[in-house]
Amino acid sequence: MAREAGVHGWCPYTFDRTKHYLIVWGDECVSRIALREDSLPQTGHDPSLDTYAFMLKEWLTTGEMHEVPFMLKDVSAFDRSVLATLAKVPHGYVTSYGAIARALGIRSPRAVGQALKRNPLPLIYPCHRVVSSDCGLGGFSAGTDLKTHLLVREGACADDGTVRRDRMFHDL
DNA sequence: CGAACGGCCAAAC
DNA sequence: GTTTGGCCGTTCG
Repeated sequence: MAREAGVHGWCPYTFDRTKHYLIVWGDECVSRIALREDSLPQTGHDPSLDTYAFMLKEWLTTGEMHEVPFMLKDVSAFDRSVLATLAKVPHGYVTSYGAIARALGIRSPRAVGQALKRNPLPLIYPCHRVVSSDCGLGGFSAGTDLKTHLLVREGACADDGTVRRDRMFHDL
């Protein structure tokens, strides 16, 4: 995470008995979020975004999510198209890197993976709902443990963390 | 400019 | 089960 400038809010949350931080970038609207295990950035704190950070913490811990203002900034056309396709995957379902690539008419699932890694708004654009085509977990920028945790709670993974085949969503 | 690198995948042993 | 060759947007030199 190279750029620290412009950080406006953060909120601690607990996952797996370890303290994590949810960090929010943005001015009027949130333009970027990061989930962090390590220390807080030493930048100014904007209390107006604490509400947003708190909502995301609630979502992480209880699954409650309300409408929030957000916007995409500094995102390439390709990344936007990936995110737009991703947004169709409903709660409780998963899709694959290859399925997104096919929906976009390209033949490079890996390019899709690269774009998801750059997702500026994790959770809002649910990149945790993308797994490999053989129902393996795939990766996650904030750590695969958190990815599994989210998918189990959404019902797309069984309690043992394996992806449920019948939760593959194909209609993109 | 070029080269290398992925959160991958389908086909083939 | 494992290996292989291709994929393509981005990043870095």
